[in-house]
Amino acid sequence: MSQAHTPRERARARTLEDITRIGRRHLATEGAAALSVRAVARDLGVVSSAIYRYVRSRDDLLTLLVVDGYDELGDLVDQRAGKVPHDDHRGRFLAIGRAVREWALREPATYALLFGSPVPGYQAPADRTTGPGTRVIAALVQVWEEAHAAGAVRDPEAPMRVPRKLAADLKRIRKDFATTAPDELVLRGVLSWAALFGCVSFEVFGQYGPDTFHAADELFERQLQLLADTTGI
Amino acid sequence: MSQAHTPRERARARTLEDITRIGRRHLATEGAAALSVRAVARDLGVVSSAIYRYVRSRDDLLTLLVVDGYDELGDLVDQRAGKVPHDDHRGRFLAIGRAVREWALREPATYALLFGSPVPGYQAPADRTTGPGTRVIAALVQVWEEAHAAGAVRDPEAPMRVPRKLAADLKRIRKDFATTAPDELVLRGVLSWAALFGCVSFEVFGQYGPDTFHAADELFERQLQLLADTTGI
DNA sequence: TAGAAGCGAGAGCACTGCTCTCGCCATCAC
DNA sequence: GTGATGGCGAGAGCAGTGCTCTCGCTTCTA
Repeated sequence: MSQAHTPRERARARTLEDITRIGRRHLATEGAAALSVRAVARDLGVVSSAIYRYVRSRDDLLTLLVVDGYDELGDLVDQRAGKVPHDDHRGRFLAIGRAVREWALREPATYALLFGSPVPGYQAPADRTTGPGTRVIAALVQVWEEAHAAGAVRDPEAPMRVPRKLAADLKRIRKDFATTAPDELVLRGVLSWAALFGCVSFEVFGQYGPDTFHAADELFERQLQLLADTTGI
Repeated sequence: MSQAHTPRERARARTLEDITRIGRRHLATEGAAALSVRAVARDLGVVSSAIYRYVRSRDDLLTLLVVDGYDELGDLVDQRAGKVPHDDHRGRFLAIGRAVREWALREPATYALLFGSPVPGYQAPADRTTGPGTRVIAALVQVWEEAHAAGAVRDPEAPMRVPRKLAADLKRIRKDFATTAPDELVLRGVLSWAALFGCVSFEVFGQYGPDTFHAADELFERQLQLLADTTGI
């Protein structure tokens, strides 16, 4: 981001921050589909058309909140993973998983915006969201990579047959993330990744039902352990 | 449902079916948040206020679609699971998982309505949705139960410590689903369940990114196999 | 200091969910 | 058969939405 120089530019940046903050608050109380430009304008003490000086459209406002959310989640994940020594691979994986769940429970509406059903008619612009959006998987890949490099990944009992087409995908992934992990580990990692968010989504979205798990913390902890086992770290 | 007797009641039932059908079509093309009572009315060739003779509110219309979706998914899952012999536990699990994915890819909007972010302000009425909404997990529980009864579940290497509070949850689940599976198996089953939907959601909601997996079928097949391994069947 | 550019206000358009009233007509009790 | 009941669709109307346009005011820039 280019620093603000003139007072006008600084005022503009401040207003944009205010809009993001108010938008996040509305997201939390009303939900994504009920997010209204007019309501944000009211809270900002301004008429609705004025918002369009800062935000091209309602979708553009959503993108602002999406990027903001990805960054917040990414920051927390990096911070928590950073507290665990690099050679404690399993501990780092657990820390990342717990960070994701903690943030999701704290910001359920933003979590829903990022990982729930896509908002209809809204297409997140790749150039602004893919960067922040890949921070969690990047952190996970780093853990597997380091575990693999350290020879700390348990070998599978029966190695998996990987068809050619899928192998090509995995090769591309290895290149994009600059990792050397073998096919089997990448596949187990991808499963852990999707499963982690599956568990968190089930809890945040209430799929377990209202009266099924009262010991949600303990449940999640066991799920994380099982996923670490599945990955082999 | 009580059968329709008078012509008037039959006409009413027909109109309700039409509304559901048109609603599902709009859901598919526009998405849940864009589902509009007025648009459904237009397609039905009727003025908007007339819809309210059949549906109490927009949320009530959503409930109609939710129940319809759960039933369709449940029917497909039951049908596919029914084709696999009862003693092929792993095969039944795979069939259920494939059925969920197949339906989700065919009806992404309805899948998003059921398993994506909750529609803001909309609370699904428990008395109408919990029944149809538990058919998939019920089918899965049956597989584990039969596998356990047949002694076909692989024992875990290191048994899990289950804290008292979580054990109470598991006890209640055992009672609700009339199963005798031990704590460890129930926990692994719940993980498989959440992970299965995590994988499907990642694919349907595009979380993998637009250019990551071209061999999505093969990827999902490996994920299912890994989940079956994790469950121990 | 004059022109350019940013900004907020207000009106307005087309849309939404939902309510209310008003007639029409099938159904039902007698 | 006839009169009362009640379901039904049409239409008007209210409050809200996203978004566009124009009009002045202010601030920055050359």
